[in-house]
Amino acid sequence: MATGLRFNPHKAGLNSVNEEEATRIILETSKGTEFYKNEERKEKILERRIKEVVELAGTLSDEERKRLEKLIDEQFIAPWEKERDFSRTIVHLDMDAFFASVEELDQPQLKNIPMAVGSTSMLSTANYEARKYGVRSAMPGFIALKLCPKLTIVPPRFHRYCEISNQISSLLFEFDAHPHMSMDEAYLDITEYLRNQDKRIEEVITEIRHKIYDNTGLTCSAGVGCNTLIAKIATDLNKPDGQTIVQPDMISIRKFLDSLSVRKIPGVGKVTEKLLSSLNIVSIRDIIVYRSVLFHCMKRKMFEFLLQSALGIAPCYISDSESRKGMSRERTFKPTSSLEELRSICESVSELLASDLRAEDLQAKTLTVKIKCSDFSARTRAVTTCFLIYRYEQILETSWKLLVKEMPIEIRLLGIRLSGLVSRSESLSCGKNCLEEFISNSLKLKENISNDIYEQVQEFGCITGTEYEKRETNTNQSEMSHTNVCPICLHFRSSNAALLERHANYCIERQEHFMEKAMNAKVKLKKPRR
DNA sequence: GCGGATCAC
DNA sequence: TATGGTGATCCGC
Repeated sequence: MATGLRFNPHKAGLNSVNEEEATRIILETSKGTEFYKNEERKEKILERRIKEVVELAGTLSDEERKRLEKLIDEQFIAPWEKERDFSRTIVHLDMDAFFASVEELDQPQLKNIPMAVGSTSMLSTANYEARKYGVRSAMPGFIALKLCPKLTIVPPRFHRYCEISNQISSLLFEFDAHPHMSMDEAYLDITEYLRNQDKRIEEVITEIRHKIYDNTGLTCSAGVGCNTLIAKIATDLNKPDGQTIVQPDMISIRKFLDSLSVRKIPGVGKVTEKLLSSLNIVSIRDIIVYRSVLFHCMKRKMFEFLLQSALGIAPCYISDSESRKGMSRERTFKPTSSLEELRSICESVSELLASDLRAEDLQAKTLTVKIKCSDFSARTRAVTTCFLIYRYEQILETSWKLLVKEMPIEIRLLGIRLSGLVSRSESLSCGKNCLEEFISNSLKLKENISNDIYEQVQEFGCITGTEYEKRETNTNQSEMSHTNVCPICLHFRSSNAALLERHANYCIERQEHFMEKAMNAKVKLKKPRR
């Protein structure tokens, strides 16, 4: 059966659910739907992946296993252990069923009855009463109603949740001047606080949780460990309204982690869990026992991530407020293939995004369109421009161009993502510039390029070739000193004239939309120069 | 850089 | 009747 359709018991409060029964009801409700068929397609792909991995595991001889174990112990584990830091005290706080608890607070009649926040399409949180029936977050409301016909579904009020979230974070500064906080969870480094106050950890955690309760009426759970990974896993162990402290030494950490399911590791979801179980790796201890198999079968990044997690090795800090990498907006709607309807949706999504972008004073290099078809299959299509995108019209026309290329299909979701973000103040110095400036630069190149290409520059704006294509042609670095630059995008370089021409044509072919703007810009720019 | 996938909340 | 939205990362190409 497809992994995504089976009842998933890994959340707090779901232990006592009759799994067989819940799975039966979920399956019965989903059977035959497009969603279900898509889950089955995904399952098939996953099964192929699993088969490959299992076959690969079969090629590992006992001798090789021994050799790998030695290598892993010496070259990975030993240096990690040497670097590891037991000195910090990290607290992870997690509000219990946050949205649902806030609703109970504001509407006490919802207490003690099964209730969830969301809609008949999708739930974001369920209270513990509802969880007894197998109702959980990320479950469609209409399925939840089959599991629990008495379920009350209330619509979310994000504004209210933010308000309370802010209230909570203001209580935390006392313990850590720089807490890392999301809507319903927080990481605190209380090392300094403990030192200054001369209090026991347990005392402090209790104090924090009481403080939150006294100020908001909401309960939370807490985990304490010497890094964020251990603290987070610990929180989960005593939910709701509980706390777990893991002592900062190797033995306590191993004792704590060993018997837990790999699924407790944040970053291991249902797919990775299934992949690992096909290698007989179910508990966190198994990761260490079968480390040679993992090394042999998994990608290096994944291997290191899993083994470090199993050893309880992770950063002490969540890297502080690193600037965002991208921003996106997406909408789901009644499936349609009508260009007029899609155009109108594209406009409203673009508008939202343009306004988000403006609010943070950012510009973007890459635009990605995401489409989900009525059969739930998804695609993304992206372009990277060599000038910066920031205006509504640019977002709309670029995404529309990408969308129309995919037609005709019936679509149920349209998303637009902007990435490669540059703040407007930085954009002056980063070598990228807005469309008008870009055209101006292109025109300045006149003396250096052939007439043919110059005409093209006059006519077109551009979209760069792919990084992949660049790498393909950049193998001989020593030739770089005598390269010519692509007159269209100003980024691609090559000393091979044929390649350069091919690339330039590629650039030109992909920029139709900007032609008009480029020509307008040309007129504006040329006049003052005379 | 692009596209598909996975994951968390 | 009906299965979300946002942000991030990894892998193969």
